[in-house]
Amino acid sequence: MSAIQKTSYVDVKNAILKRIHDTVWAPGSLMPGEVALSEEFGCARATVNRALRELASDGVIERKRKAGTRIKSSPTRQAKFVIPRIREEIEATGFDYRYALIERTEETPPDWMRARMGRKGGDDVLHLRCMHYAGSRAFQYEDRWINLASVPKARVQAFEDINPNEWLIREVPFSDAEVIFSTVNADQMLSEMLNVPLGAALFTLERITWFKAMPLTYAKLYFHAGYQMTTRL
Amino acid sequence: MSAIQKTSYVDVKNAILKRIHDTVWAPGSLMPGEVALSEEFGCARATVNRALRELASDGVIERKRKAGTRIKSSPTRQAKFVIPRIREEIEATGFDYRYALIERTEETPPDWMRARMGRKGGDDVLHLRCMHYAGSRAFQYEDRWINLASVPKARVQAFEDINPNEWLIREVPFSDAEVIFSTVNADQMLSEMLNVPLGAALFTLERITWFKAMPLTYAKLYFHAGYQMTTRL
DNA sequence: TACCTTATTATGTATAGACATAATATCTAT
DNA sequence: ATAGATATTATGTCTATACATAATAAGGTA
Repeated sequence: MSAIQKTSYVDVKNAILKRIHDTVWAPGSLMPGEVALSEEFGCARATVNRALRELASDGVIERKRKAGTRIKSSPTRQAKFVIPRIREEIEATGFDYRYALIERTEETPPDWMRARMGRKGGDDVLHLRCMHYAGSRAFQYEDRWINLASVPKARVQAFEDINPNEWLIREVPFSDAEVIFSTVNADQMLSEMLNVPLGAALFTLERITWFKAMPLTYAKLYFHAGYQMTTRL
Repeated sequence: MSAIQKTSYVDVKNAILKRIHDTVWAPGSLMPGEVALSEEFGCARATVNRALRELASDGVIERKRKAGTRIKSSPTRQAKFVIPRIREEIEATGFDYRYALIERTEETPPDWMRARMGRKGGDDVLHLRCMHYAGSRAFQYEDRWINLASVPKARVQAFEDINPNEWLIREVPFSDAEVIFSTVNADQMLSEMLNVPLGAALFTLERITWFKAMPLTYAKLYFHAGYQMTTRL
C-alpha cells in the first residue's frame, strides 16, 4: 500500500532536536558531520544540510566551515516580532486610522541624536512631531527626524496628508535598521498628547534606519498606555 | 583569471527585492513563476526556489502552490529579538549573576491565570517569586507559575539554588510559547524589590509555554528601570 | 621557535532531473 | 445550472554530483 517514505528534512530536524534535548549530543559539543548524518538517516547530504541550516537559523546549533557543527550551549531562543504599519494595526481592530502633523521644522541635529545615528549626522535634519489616532482615541505619538543630506526629497514634502513612515517606505530604500524597545514615564507633553495620567508607563519603540552606513531617519514612537506586543515561537 | 560567476541565490534575492521596491512588480500582484525566473536569471530552479523561500520567510512575498507567488501588499517587517537567558545576559556585562528565591507556594491558579493558560489549568500550580541580581543591583523580579499536572517533577524541586527558567529548560521540553512585551508602573512591592521609585515605568515580559496544548508554565518578568531590548533587521 | 606555505576537511552553494502535493481550472454527467 | 471527477500547474522537496570557500592542521624553512 504505502510506498517507502523518503526521509524529509523535517524528519531530520526533529530527530536532531530530540537528540539534543535527550543530551545524546551534549551542549557545546561537536555533532557528526553532514556526510555521516546523511548516511545514518539514509538520505542525501542536501537534505541534512537544509535541516541543519534551519536549525542554525533557529539558534539551536552553530556551524563553521571546517570546524563542524556544534550544539549551542545556550540555545538563544529568539522571538520574531512583526512590526506592523500603524495604519494596518489600527484598521485591523476595526477603528478608523487618523494621522495629524503637529510640527514640522528644519533643525541641526541635537548631540544625542548625532551620537545615535553615527558621525554622518552633521547636516540638517527635518524634525516632525505627529500623532496617530485609532478612531477618537490617541494611539501613538511619533517623534521623527529625517536626515536631509540622505533624503533631500523630504524637504519639499509637507507630511500633512501622509505619515512619515508610509512616505519613507514608498520613497526611500534602506539596507539596515535597528529597533529598540523600552519604556518611559509619561511627561507633561506625552500625558496631554496620549491622554494618559502624568507618569503613566508607556511602551516606546525607537528605530534607526540606514542605507549602506548612511543614516536616513530616526524615529521614537510612544504608544498609548496598555499597549503590548505579542508573538509566538 | 576570473571564471564566469554563477548567479547565486543571494543575487536573485537582491534582484527581486530591487524590483519590488521599484514597483516593477506591484504590491499584491503575481510575480513570474520559478521556471520563468530561473530562465531569466540563467540559473537552476532550485536557486530561484531558495531565494523565494527566504523572501517568503522574511515576509516580503507570499507563496501558494499552484496559485503562484505574489508580492505582499503590506510587507510585514519583522524583527528577531533574542530572548537571552538572564544569567548570560548579566554575565555578558561583566557582573556576577545572583539568584534568590523569595517565596514558594502551591496554590490553585487564580482565574486570570487560568484564562491565560487555557482550560487545562484546573490543577494545582507551583507559585514561585524570585529575584535576579547583577552584582549588587536588582535586575529582574520574576513571578512564575508552574503547572504541576504537566510538570510533576517541580513539586520536589526546591528552586533555592537554581532558577526556574534554567531548571525548566533542562528538564521539560516545550513545543510552543507565547511572548508578550508590555509595561507597568512599579507598585509598592516592585519598587522595593527593584529599588526604583514608586510608579517607575518598568519593562515586562510575559511568557506562556505549552507542550502540545498542555500548558506548562507562565512567567511574568519585571525588569529594572531603564532596561531595553535591541535588535537589528 | 616563529612564520609561512600547503594540504585537508566540513560546510556552503549550484545544477539537472525527478516526483509529490495542493490548489485551481476544466470537463462531464446528471 | 450544478456537483463531482479529472487534468493542469506552480510550488515543495529529494537526489546525486560538482565545485567553492573558510578554517584548521600539517609540514617545511629561516
